[in-house]
Amino acid sequence: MFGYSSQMQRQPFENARITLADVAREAGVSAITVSRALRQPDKVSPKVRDRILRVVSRLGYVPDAAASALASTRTNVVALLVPSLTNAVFSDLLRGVYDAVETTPLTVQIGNFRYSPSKEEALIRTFLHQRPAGVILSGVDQTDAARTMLEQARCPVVQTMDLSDRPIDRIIGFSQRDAGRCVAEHLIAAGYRRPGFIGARMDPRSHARLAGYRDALEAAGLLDRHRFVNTPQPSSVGLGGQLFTDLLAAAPDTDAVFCTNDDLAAGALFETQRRSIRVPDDMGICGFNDLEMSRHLVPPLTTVATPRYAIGRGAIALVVNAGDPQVDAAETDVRLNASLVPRGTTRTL
Amino acid sequence: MFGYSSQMQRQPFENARITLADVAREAGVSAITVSRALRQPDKVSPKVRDRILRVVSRLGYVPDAAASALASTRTNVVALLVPSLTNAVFSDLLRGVYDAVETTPLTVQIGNFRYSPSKEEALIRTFLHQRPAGVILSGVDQTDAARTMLEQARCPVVQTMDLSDRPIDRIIGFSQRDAGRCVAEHLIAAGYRRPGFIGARMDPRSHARLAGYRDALEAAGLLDRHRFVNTPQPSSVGLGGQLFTDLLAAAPDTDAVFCTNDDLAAGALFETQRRSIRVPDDMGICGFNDLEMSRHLVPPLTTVATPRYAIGRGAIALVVNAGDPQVDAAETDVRLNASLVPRGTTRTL
DNA sequence: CTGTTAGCGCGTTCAC
DNA sequence: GTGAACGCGCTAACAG
Repeated sequence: MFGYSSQMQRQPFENARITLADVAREAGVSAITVSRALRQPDKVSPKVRDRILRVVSRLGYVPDAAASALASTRTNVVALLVPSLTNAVFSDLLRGVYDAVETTPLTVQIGNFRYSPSKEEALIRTFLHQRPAGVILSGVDQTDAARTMLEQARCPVVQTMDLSDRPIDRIIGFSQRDAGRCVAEHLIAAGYRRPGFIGARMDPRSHARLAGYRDALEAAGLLDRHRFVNTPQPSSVGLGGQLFTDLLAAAPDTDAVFCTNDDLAAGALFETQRRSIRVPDDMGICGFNDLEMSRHLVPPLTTVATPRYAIGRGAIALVVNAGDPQVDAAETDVRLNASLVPRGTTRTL
Repeated sequence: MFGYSSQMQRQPFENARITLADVAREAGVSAITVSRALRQPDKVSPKVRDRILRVVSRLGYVPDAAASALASTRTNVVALLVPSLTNAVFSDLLRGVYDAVETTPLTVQIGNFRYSPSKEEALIRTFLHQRPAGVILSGVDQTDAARTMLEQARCPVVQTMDLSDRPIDRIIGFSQRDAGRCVAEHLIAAGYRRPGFIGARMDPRSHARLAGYRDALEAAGLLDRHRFVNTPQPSSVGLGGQLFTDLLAAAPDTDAVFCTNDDLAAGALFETQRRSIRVPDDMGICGFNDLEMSRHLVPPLTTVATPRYAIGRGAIALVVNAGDPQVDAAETDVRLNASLVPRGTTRTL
């Protein structure tokens, strides 16, 4: 089922693949010198290097990744593990990763573990067997078995999107907990006194945000467990409307809601329009992530801007500079900030 | 910069990598028999096969992709070329591709060509050199040089998202042109007489939709070149509001607008809210793609539902069954449908 | 700075 | 149905 019969194959792409040996012969050097000229140019004399590079481009030589991987026991593949491909958060992370990778010889392979820690573990095992150049993880909550494998990996491992007291190796993110706390403080400062929460398919980071949010409410004496609604269903705009409806059914006097992401918040906002609930006067809404759409909603959505794209870029930087002795001493624990952006769905202070 | 000094490496992941030879020894057969038991199970006697599989799982043997690729001159990598990672259209395609790939030994590598045909060509060249198991393209408008390379590729090549008279190899998509025509007909039937258009960073598929839309307007005698606005900037919700504003500035009596995607349409809709323009009575709005959010807008957005996810899945199916002689005769030119979904932003017929 | 030797782990080819 | 020999294209380790 997965092999190709020779009949189906069309013309060969090249009559004869051009190899290192071909380049070496043309340039009058040995194969290894060509290899070096390409990978460690400064270890080859400028004169020879130039000659080689000229031949390389004349012949259109392209190194064979498989052969290189086999010989060096190292690939140029970075494994990127994400819990979802739907979530806009991860498409921004992805974009950062791909943009950063363009200036490197690295290649990315995505694994989607669908919010399942055991599936994440399985993917890690598979990827690690291919001797990746690096592994980039979403979050800091891998299984113990996964941690053990990653700690023994012969490559940089980068956790992202949150902070951790005991990172596996390198890490870049922001405090999800502080972000949640920040939202509560904003709502309280804006005068809301009966704030609630809606969440969908909560991952560990959503839980961290929720914990921070609850903490701050509790400290202010405003915690009411009836105002917290969530569901295992995947997040969506439609679901936001539904959960908001559920919240109002459970606690009708709720006067503000923190939505664990902007999709839910948009759905909640649309629901207030349908019900003619006045935002921000009678209901405050705060989202999370600051998606592009959010600032254009009517009214524009108060939310928390998160550095997803920067995290993607930074994660690749952490993979790349892991090999650089000069940068190695540098920061491998990068702390970024998420910042609350007050807009029209919450009262101005 | 991209090598790793041995100092930085932590403990080895395995003390000794388990190879085919290890399994073979334990099972009392030769390496090639193990190889066959894994790849062509029916060519090995059930008894031996069972024994081998047991040893494989006991030892935790995982085949080395690089060695396999080198020996067979074939990888299990499918190259997926997309013009954007931001656009929700491609994240759905992606999701379909990744979901379908899970039941196969294939692996996906994404190339983002950022709407640049020459960059697409370069990526194709690079990928083809790695002997992929297949190539999946977005659209049908590759450069001539790219076509030539692809025609000579030793692997299935799948074009997607549109139809073509002369596909390179296999193709799965829907008629962008018909979809555009359909929108015009809907607006006309709904009684709009001064319909316009807004578009952003138009790719060949947007142009095809636009062409169909124009054709139908022209046939109805409703074509007015002043009502067509577009920009090379990347599409976004914010831009939708801006382009809609531009359109009204250029042709204030416009009474309906086809937006080349739902992001623009949402932005246009939000702008009508800010301006208190009555939708759908005084202004009809039609989007394209039917994103999840669209049906939840207020009012819900009339749009065209496109089978992006199905295309992703189908593209992988076309790669996979390229090797299957039984299915080979089957359809390699899959035509799906896009269908207009009338909702609250256009008048009911 | 450059070359020689050896082998990475597997699949192809052909023999049995 | 099973195996032996060979080589895929490249790089590590050493020698010079």
